[in-house]
Amino acid sequence: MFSKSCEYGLQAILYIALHARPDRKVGLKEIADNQDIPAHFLSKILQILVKYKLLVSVKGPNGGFALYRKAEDITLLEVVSAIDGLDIFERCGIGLKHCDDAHPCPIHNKFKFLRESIRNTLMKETLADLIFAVEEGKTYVTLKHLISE
Amino acid sequence: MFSKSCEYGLQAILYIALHARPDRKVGLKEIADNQDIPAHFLSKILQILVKYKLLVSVKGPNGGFALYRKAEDITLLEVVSAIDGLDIFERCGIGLKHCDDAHPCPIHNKFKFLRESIRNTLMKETLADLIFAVEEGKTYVTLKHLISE
DNA sequence: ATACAGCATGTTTTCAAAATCCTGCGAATA
DNA sequence: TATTCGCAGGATTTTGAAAACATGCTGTAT
Repeated sequence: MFSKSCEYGLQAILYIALHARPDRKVGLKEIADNQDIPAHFLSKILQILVKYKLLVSVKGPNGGFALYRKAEDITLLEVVSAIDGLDIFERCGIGLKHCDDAHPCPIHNKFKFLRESIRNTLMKETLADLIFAVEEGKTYVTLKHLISE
Repeated sequence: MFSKSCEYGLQAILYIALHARPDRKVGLKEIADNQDIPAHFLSKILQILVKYKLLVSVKGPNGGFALYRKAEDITLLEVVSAIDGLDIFERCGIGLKHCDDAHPCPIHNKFKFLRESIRNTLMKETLADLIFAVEEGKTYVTLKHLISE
């Protein structure tokens, strides 16, 4: 569905949304360790999210990353489109170069509907919605629950 | 969504369903030329579809490929799962290794629904359904319409 | 039987995503 | 103001899908 970069980016921004506080940025290494993501690779992904103004970064001691906006105001679609672009929502299902509404491929309409469903889901989900369920213990973003078992 | 191999495989089996007759197999090169697919690469993909008994192949003069079963009895899901496997329908949306119903990631349930939607669509669509619309001129699998314009 | 058309199959090469390596730069603290 | 922490960002290596190459094998027709 998404590239590995995008998956890492989603994990990371969720981790940041969960653990950053106004007085506490979240360090790259902390995210990489907890989410089992190659640190240098994650660095580049977070740079993208900073450039797209989804994250802020602070250098120096006690530096790190935090959300640029409130968690309520960041949707998954913004994160995905920043990293993977909008191509996944436009690409023909069987890879035809000239497939569009005027010259649809055999699965064009069905896939258009499915892609729109995905897009709508990503657009509706904010980081705030998601971390709320994590804080309630209903969902998980880290592997910590595996250690305690 | 799908790998390039899978996209090529879908294009090819649709082409075969459209052009093969009981007395006429469809040659590899014909498919490759009309769909603009690298011939040697397509060869390997069609081998997979033969192995999975979705196609039959005949060697020698006037040889080529034809559907193993009637077009009514082949679904897109069979083609996709033969080439790409079922991983796309099972993989966690944010790439967590240990995401399941018991320990769901924040988007697990939403994505499960979306993946099931895709799976159901692919399961419901048979080759016969799709080539019918092509023969009616409502949809397209080749690039021929581009030449005549 | 022999030639040849056309699929089968193993190997190599290309290319982009993923991962790693290394150096630079800015902010905080002593 | 010197040091160090931690992000920025360029360059390189690795990996696997995609593509290209080369050869073998089988069935048909002459």
